[in-house]
Amino acid sequence: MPELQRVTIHDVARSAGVSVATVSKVINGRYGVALATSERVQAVIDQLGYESSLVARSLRSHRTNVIGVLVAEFEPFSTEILKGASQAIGGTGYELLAYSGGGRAGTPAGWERRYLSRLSGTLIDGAILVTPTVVDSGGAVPVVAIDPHAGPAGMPTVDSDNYAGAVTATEHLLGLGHRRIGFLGGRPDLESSRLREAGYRSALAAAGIADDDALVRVGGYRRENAQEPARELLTLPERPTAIFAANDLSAIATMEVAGELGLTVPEDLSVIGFDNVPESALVNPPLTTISQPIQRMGSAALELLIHLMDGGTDRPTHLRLPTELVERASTAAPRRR
Amino acid sequence: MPELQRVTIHDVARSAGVSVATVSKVINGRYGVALATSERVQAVIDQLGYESSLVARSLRSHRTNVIGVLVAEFEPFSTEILKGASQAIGGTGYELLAYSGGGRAGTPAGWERRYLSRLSGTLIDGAILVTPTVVDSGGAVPVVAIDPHAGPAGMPTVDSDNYAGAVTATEHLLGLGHRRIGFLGGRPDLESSRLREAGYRSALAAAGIADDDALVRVGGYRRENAQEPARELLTLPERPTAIFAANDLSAIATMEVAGELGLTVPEDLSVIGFDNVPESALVNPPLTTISQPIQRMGSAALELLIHLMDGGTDRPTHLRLPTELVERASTAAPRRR
DNA sequence: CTGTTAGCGCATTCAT
DNA sequence: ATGAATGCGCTAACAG
Repeated sequence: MPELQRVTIHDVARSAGVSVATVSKVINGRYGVALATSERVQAVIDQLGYESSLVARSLRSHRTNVIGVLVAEFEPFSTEILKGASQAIGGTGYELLAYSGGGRAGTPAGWERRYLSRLSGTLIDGAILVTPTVVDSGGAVPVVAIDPHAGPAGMPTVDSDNYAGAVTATEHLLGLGHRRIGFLGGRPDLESSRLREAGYRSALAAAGIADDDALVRVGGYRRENAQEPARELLTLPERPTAIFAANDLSAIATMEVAGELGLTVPEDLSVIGFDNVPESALVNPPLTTISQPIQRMGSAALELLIHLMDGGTDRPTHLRLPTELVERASTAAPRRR
Repeated sequence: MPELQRVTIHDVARSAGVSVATVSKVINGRYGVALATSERVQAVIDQLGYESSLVARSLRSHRTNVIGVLVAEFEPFSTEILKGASQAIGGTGYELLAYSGGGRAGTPAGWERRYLSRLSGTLIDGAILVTPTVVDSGGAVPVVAIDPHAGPAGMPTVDSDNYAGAVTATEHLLGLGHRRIGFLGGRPDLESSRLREAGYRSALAAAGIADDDALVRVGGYRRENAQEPARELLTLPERPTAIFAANDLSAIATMEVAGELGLTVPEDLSVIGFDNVPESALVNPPLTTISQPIQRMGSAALELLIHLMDGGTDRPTHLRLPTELVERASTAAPRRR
């Protein structure tokens, strides 16, 4: 079928009877064009519905006023970031471009480096990397990382206070009267996971409760991986009365396992999660959790990035946003025995 | 500061002691390169961390394996679409690029046409337009529209059954015993908004309730725009006992205004929304709403688009997905007076 | 097998 | 005030 061709600057030039250069000047509002000519060209542009190609323009001028948000996948966390960035971009004169490969397959690791190489220097003037595993920016354009897996190392970073959040979660359980509190950790190779465990241990220590490694398991942040360790914790001879899961998905898995074992939440077992993803409000009972201000992390990252792109150097390049306890219905005082 | 320059194909060529064309051949796996040369070039590529520029490549070859999702803004609806598209793109060999301008300013209308012009023909091989107001694709690349504001006219479309959903919502309120039911509409120029209002009116008529324009306001689908008209409805001499808001964001705005006015939901006022975005489950009380299968609309659009890009012509180009009532806690029987 | 040549659509000197 | 020439990074002919 005869696909209509895109109208290019050449078509406009020919149609207006001027040169390509003149059209370019009109578009970019440069000096050196007679008013009459300018108006005629503008009329043709409107009539043809011409719009300059981002690609060609950027290849030439190396500036696009476009900011890239690079993600591994569009899932709840990254789309919340997008919402936050989208709110913050109003009035800045920039536009947003979010890029993601096709799911996880074929993206071994280091997707962020690939995407950055493919887009930077030409298509985008700066980038926000969402939960990157690699921290080497490559240096082509300014980059801000959100919640990098290895912690803030070198590049400007926005994350939330994992340590304080974990302390809060543990203190919440302590405040309810729990003394035997289990911890279902994330992946030991991730900074966020390490910090959450550290917060848990330190809150226990502050309450004068001895460390007990029997109550600590690795859940890996994923539902399937968390179920077995959750079962181990809940079948311990001296079962914990509460469990702090390192993220909401493992907390949900824990509640599922509890159900299978005939335990009622929160009467027999209190469960608290971390992240406050939308799903956490939908489970039964609704999950008490620690909320990360994900949208605000997105807008903060965007503002920091623009500051950096403008050559600013006078701001802290590491923003740590506070976490917050969200009390729902999965925690309660332990049953007296 | 000395920003490191992007590594270009020239750097690779020079470093490997071959011509630019040879490097290009190696990258694209074309015939006509000696194994030894190929390996040497590949080694240099790895060492330098070179990745070809999407922009330059697309300008030249007019094919990128990238699908564009063009949205006015990253808000709950469009990001759900993104999630759906993201799921469906796995294994297709395409990558996803979502594009949005900077908020509403300077984007009078027709943003979709502008974005399409800027990106198509070069950067993206096909596009999904999310709630576009203009239905003229321009013809440069295959396009699928999701929930177009003017209804399915000409271009391939995916939407949901707005009319039936609105009838369901209104009947739900009627079934609870409400008789004075307000409607907080979207933008009158949008087809979805008109259909939702039509469904509302027709359900009222079927119940033998006379039309009352005093109970109908325009909320514009956005939180800020909806607050004032919501306030008007709730301060009416004879206040409605229930409000059907044309989308979840306006429903949430309505609940906020109700709170300011000292009204309790659902005791003093029932509120029902439309869309079932994740946020609707997180507000207090959780919002009763009409669910559109938004993620499925995203994946359906992606599949239809790829079919079209492959030259397929044997599928219906208009998909209408069903809506469904999701009962949560923002609706109840009216209080007796 | 490999290098040379010629654009893709556009913005920018530099002439005229 | 306008146009011709040049190059951005890359791929596709073709020539050697």
